[in-house]
Amino acid sequence: MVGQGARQSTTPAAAVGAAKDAARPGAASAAGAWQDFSPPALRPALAAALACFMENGYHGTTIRQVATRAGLSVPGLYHHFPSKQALLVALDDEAMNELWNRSTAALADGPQSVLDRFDRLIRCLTLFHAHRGELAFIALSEIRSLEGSARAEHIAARDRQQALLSGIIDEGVATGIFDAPHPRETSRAITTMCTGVAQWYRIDGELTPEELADRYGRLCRLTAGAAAGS
Amino acid sequence: MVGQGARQSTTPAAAVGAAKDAARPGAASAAGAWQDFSPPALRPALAAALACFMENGYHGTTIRQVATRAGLSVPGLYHHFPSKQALLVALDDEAMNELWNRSTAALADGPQSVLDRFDRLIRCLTLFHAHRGELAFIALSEIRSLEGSARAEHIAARDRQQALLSGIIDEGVATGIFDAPHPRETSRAITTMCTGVAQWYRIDGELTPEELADRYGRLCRLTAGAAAGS
DNA sequence: GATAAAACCGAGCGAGCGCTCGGTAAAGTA
DNA sequence: TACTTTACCGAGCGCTCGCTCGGTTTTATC
Repeated sequence: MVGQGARQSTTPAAAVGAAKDAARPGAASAAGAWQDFSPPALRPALAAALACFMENGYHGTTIRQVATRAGLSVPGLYHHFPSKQALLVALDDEAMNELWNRSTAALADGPQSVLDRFDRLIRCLTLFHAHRGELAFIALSEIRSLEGSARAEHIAARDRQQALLSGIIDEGVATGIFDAPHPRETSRAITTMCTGVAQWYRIDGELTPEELADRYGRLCRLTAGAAAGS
Repeated sequence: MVGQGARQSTTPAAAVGAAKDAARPGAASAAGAWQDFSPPALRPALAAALACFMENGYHGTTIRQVATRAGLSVPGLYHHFPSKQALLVALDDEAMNELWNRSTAALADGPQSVLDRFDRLIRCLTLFHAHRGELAFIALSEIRSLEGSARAEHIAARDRQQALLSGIIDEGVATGIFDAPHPRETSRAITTMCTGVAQWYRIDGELTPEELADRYGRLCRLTAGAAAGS
């Protein structure tokens, strides 16, 4: 008995993006928009490539498979993308940019205490990897298939993303909110936990992304050594 | 600044396999042998394949690259392994079997309280993924490159392995040692943390595997909601 | 309807793929 | 020494790969 009907939010973060305080002056995008996930809306050729890469990996996928899946001939596919590598790079950019945009929006959207920002970032990471699992999985697992400067750019984007979390954890340790004698490993462990969601979570499984985010929010607080009563 | 000289063990598990009774040749399995990691000792062709797969993935590696790396011609390589797929399967078996053997040995070797077994299993997982990172990484990331029954066998081995940890967590929740309202997610998160070590840990980095295992032991206890004073 | 751009495709090129054929060289055994 | 087994390789087969050539069809605009 796991998927009980009653949906309850066990962390304060779950209430943060509720629609009540929608009108905030100066915000470019609507409050809480970082946790709205409409269907992916990838261009058809990219969607086909993503599905193929998920099944067989980048090197295990042929350009003919992608074309067939997209309902195109091989030259028809090449009308939209100049190479197989370009498909992978476009998917990778899509993943890294969407995660970054949502993460920075989540951090800006609401109370600014360390714990509030931590909760929102964890929620953002978990929701993203649940809703955009395939995109995130390819971006993570096909790094070594990126050629030339694309690989360095991916790693830079990943480090920038990782710095968001480790910065917050360092802050929390400094202010005594977190008890983490080794912040680097703590940060790495939490990141791994959240990105790992993309490896096993199924959107049609027992948990909704929001339920999962609640549970992971609690787990990550524990892992970070958050003060018990907060 | 980070790799301080003083090596301290922060969990009881760290003391279990102290070096005194390390090498007992001839014994079926000496106490603590599950945490002794001598150099991998893969057959040359397998070692070459592992290095190639790490760099370019299974589908991105050619049989000629493996042969060259092994110091063999292509037919020379095929004298030892009948196909490219057989190389991957052999590496996968090596990884899954070694982890299973070490894990069951760790569980049997020492005090049998839930927390003792939890600590030893976490230590075993962390040490394995630190010392055998490449092997573990390939076994994890090339599942979809396994053909035919090999994939099903890998998944069965993985589930069996995963059950070791989730069984202990269920026990701990039942006896009140762990505070985990959602044991399935807790177990999954901890597994992900430990296997994730293979993705970033470098043996020549700042931390020794033993230091890392100490830190991860503490983190995993926190994540599992282990009672504070234990 | 005329024109131009965008979208698309049948056929196929050169290269590299996994793998094998038919052998030789070295090592073990009597 | 004769024989067998193990370890190995030069050459190359058949095939599929990523990609492109030289077109036709569809759509947008006037």
